[in-house]
Amino acid sequence: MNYWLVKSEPDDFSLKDLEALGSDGEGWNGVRNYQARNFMRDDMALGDLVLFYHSSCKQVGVVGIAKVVKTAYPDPSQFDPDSKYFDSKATVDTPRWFQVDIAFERALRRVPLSAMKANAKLAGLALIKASRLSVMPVSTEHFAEILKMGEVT
DNA sequence: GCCAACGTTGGC
DNA sequence: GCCAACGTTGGC
Repeated sequence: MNYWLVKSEPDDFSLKDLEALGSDGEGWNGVRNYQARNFMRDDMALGDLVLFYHSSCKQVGVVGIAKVVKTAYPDPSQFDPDSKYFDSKATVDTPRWFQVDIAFERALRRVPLSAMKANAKLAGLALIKASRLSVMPVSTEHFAEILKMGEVT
């Protein structure tokens, strides 16, 4: 079992939006960063748990947990000329971008970015290392610690 | 809205 | 293959 973190702008797509989609979840499309793509394409497995992070908003932080319900397949938006994610260099035979499906698992009490930065146990977390990655791995220890911080007591 | 960080592109 | 210019992300 691997653990992950994905970022989403809640104005665009929030945890509540994911929850509303039920157990089929959502295709995590539009990722256009090679490192993030490689994580999804090569390493994400069925049942992996994913911290859901709200970025670019008033209250940034981890707000819940999602689960990988479908492993990597080509991101259809790369083939759609009307999509803002269209990539003219991608073809059906040689897709460039991949996505997985994730579904809502449960909400957490929000764990603010500031609290994660202040927690010495979370040193080295990719999120804190100012990475602009939108999909990143999280160690088992870091995942457990963030979960602990987000449990409603 | 500002701006720092940093990934990507393209000329050479 | 280097590196400057450019565009995007994302916290504040």
